[in-house]
Formats: sequence, structure tokens, C-alpha cells
Amino acid sequence: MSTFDIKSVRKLAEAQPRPGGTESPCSACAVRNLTVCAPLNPLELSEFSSITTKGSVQAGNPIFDEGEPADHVFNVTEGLVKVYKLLPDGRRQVTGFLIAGDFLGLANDETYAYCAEAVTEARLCRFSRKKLEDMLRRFPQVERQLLSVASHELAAAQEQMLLLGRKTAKEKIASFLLKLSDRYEERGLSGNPLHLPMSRNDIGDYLGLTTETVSRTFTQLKSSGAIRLLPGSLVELTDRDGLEDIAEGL
Amino acid sequence: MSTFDIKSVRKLAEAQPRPGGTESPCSACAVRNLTVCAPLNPLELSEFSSITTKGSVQAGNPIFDEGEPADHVFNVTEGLVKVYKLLPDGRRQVTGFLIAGDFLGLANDETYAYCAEAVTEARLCRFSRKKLEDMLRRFPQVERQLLSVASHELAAAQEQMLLLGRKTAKEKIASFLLKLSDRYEERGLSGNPLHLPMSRNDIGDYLGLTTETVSRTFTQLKSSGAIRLLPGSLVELTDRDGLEDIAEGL
DNA sequence: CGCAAGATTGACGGAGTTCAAGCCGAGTGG
DNA sequence: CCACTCGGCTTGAACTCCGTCAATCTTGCG
Repeated sequence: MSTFDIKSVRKLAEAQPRPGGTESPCSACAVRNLTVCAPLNPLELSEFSSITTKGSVQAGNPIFDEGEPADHVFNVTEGLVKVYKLLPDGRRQVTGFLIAGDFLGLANDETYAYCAEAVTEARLCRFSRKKLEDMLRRFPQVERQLLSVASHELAAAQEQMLLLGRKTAKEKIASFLLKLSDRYEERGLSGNPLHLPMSRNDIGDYLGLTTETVSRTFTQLKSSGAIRLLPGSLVELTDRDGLEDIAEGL
Repeated sequence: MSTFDIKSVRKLAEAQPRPGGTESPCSACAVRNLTVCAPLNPLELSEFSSITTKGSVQAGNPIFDEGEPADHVFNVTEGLVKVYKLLPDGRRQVTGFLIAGDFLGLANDETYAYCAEAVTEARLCRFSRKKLEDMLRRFPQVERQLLSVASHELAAAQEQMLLLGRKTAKEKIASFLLKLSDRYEERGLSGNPLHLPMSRNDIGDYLGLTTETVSRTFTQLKSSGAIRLLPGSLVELTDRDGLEDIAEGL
């Protein structure tokens, strides 16, 4: 394992393999069981770790941009990352917020089809796409896992299309809070209160709304007692059942 | 190979395997090279065909509904299929229109996460999910192909999110016509003039618009000379460059 | 031909955007 | 320690695109 160093990506102090064993840096990875590496045994993991590189990205910095050669894929191990697409006039659609355990950079094309940027300082595992493809041939269980991940993401994307195409602002915000809360808990983070480090603008670009509408809707949900806004970008979901009804349009 | 027969799915006259050879019904399949079966050689294809079943569905009939046990996956070989999700109050989001060569029914859950319905009479190959999974283990190249398909669909889903979240009605319709035209041509169908067998309502539910807005926007594009509406649900794209500019918000 | 379902057009209204003005809070420097 | 500043958040007012409701018109089909 080495570290990577591209624009906006800082090197990390190199994590030395433990001496005298099949132990690898990956074996200590906190998100290993949440991600594509889950089906590997320690020996395989050690081999896998030989093609990975760790690094971190400062808040607000890009990880890659649309149109760049898609030479690497990534795994988020810490922090929050947003991925988005742009229209020529600058309109933006955030297609996802990624947290520890999320996979990033899958592309069939030779270039990335979207931009990725750190919202908070983030840590990532990086794989060379070429080497990963070789690995996939040798570890078909990882390929199967990857298919499963892609299939989950596809289902989530369809859910998001329903939200974008057919839900009202209030329903969008309620759905967003609930889904994020669930995902945080899946990954062992606090789902309530919920940390929202992204800006109102980012949330708007994720939900197909403007900053102002996001802000007004938060105020509305706060007034109705469904949520509380706490200092430090925290949101408490005080009436989860109520939010669930709102999210489904009931 | 046998035929399948579930509600709304008609049996087809059984296609007999050709006697005395490795030839299989699949080897004559018109969309074979457009779909997941593409990487198989004739011998493998023959084995693959043993787990497939062919059938057809009448226009307007369901193929499966959200929440049903996801026991099968499908491949469209002819006709048009729409895939959609519903909110409790009946609001609908069409998440895709599928044509010959498209794969359908991928689910990690035990149940389908969406509904699928024939728009025109459609023909489908059906695979038992269990048997398909066994096959995937034996033919990793098919699994790789599936991953590639899923990854393409993911990119398309992100494009669609950009459309739903950030494009105007006019931009949505222009994007829709262009993308559909391209996909038709990929599959060897006419991309111009373009056949639109789905209703204005279906188009609206795909683009996050109402029937009325779809209709008005078609009229508008017609008046500006970008398209012509021909009898038989045909649309001629008379100014493709103009449509492309509109689609990108230029 | 006549019917029914879908498509078009019109008039109106409203959810969300746009534009603009204050507010708040974290970081900075005197 | 506190004033200052700057970016993001909130609130207000006017507007607009698209949705809603309703009345025709078209089309495919028996």
C-alpha cells in the first residue's frame, strides 16, 4: 500500500503493514465490512491492499471532474463527498452524497461522467482501474459484490427520480432527512440527531430546489414540530413518523 | 427452452431447438449482440438457452408489479416496455422506457422495487433468477457484462436526475426525443422519424410533467420548426442541432 | 358512422423561483 | 475581548412557469 497525491489530494502518513503476518492495513479498515472488500478473507485482503492507495481531500476540493480520464475508482472511508453534474449555464444536479463505505468512480466510459468533490475533509481508498479489473478476474466474489452495489445504487437512483419528478418541496426535504438518517445508521454514524455538513445550496441542488425553498421548508418543518435545528449543522428528527407520512405524501 | 405463462403473459408457439447441433433458439435471436448474451459462444449460448423462456405481453398489461417476489429477470426482445414507481396517492414516475436488448428485473431485494408494463405488445426472454445466478458463476463473462449494463444504466439514471431536477419543460422534451432517437438507432430501429407509442401521459410521468405541458411543448417545438408530428405516433426531428442546443439549455 | 380514449387548447391559480434585503455565526485582527 | 467581515442562512415581495380544471378536437376502431 502506498499513498496517492494528485491535485487537492494530500498524502497521508504511510500506514505500514504489520510485520510478520498476512495482516494488511485494510484488515484494520473501519468500513471494510460495509464495502466491496467485505467478501475477502484476510489473505485475499492483503493482496487486495497491495493495489490500493490511501489519501485525504480537504473540504471543498475536487476529487475528479467530469470528462477527466477515469483512471481510478475510490472508496470513501471517512467524511462526506458530493457527486454532481452540470449544465453549460452552471445549473447543477447533485446526484449523491457519499459517506464511509460508498463506492465512487465506476464508469464504463474512458472518462468520468460526473464531478466528485469533498464536502467535509474526506479520506478515500484509491484503486487503479486497470489493476482493479485484473483483481476482479481473480476474485469473482468482489465482482459479484460490485454488481450488488451497482444494483442497490440503481434502485436508489429510481427512488430519487420519483422524488425529483413527483414530490413537493416538503416531501423532498422529509424524504431526504429520513434517507440520510437511515444511511448514517447503516454505517454506524448517528442518524438522530443528524449531521448536515452540506450547504442549503447543495441540498437544493440534490433535491431540485433553490436554497431559499430549502430554507423556507426547514423553517416550516421546524414550526410544525417535525424537526429541530441544533447548533453545529445538526438536525433532530423529533417526529419521525410524521416525517415518514410527509415523505410519502400522506 | 420452454414458454412461460403468467397472468397477462401469453404463451408463444414453442420454438423447437434445431435437431442435431449446438444451434439454439437464442442463436437466432435478433438482439443477441445487444444484450447480456453477447459474450457467449454458440455452445455456451445453447446451454444458456436451456434456462430461458420466451413469451409475449399484450399492450397495456403488467409484466410484474412493485412488491412482487422477484423470481425472474427479463430481456426485452421486441416492443416497448415502461418501468415505473408509484406514490400512495397515485402520482407516478416512469423511470425508463425499455426496448429490444434492454434488461429488466435486476433486484437485490427479494421483491421488485418497481412496476413493469408493456406499452406496445412486447416479447421477452425470461430467466429464473436462481438459475441465472448459477449460470453467472459458470459464465463470469456474463456477470461482467451485467456489471457493465448496470453501470451504463447508472450513468443514464444520473443524466435523468439532471433532467428532472434542473431542466425546463422544453429542455426535457428535447432531451427525451434526442436520447430516444439515439437508443433506437443503437438497436437498429429508426431514430428519425421516431416512433412514440407511449401516451403523452406516460411521457409526462417520465419527465416530471403533466400531459398538458407535454402537449403544449410539442406544439411549441412544432411551431418553431424543430420537429414535425406525423400520423401514426411518429415524430420527425427536423432540426436535430437546434434540439441539441435546447436540450443543453443553450 | 359513431364512440371512446387520448390529445390539444384555453383560462386561471399556485408552488416554487427570482431578486433583494437583513441576519447570524465563525474566524480575524486590533 | 470585542468590533469587523464574509459567507451562508433566513425572510419578504413580486413574478413565472407549470399545474389544474374544463372544454373542444382528433384518432383509431368496432
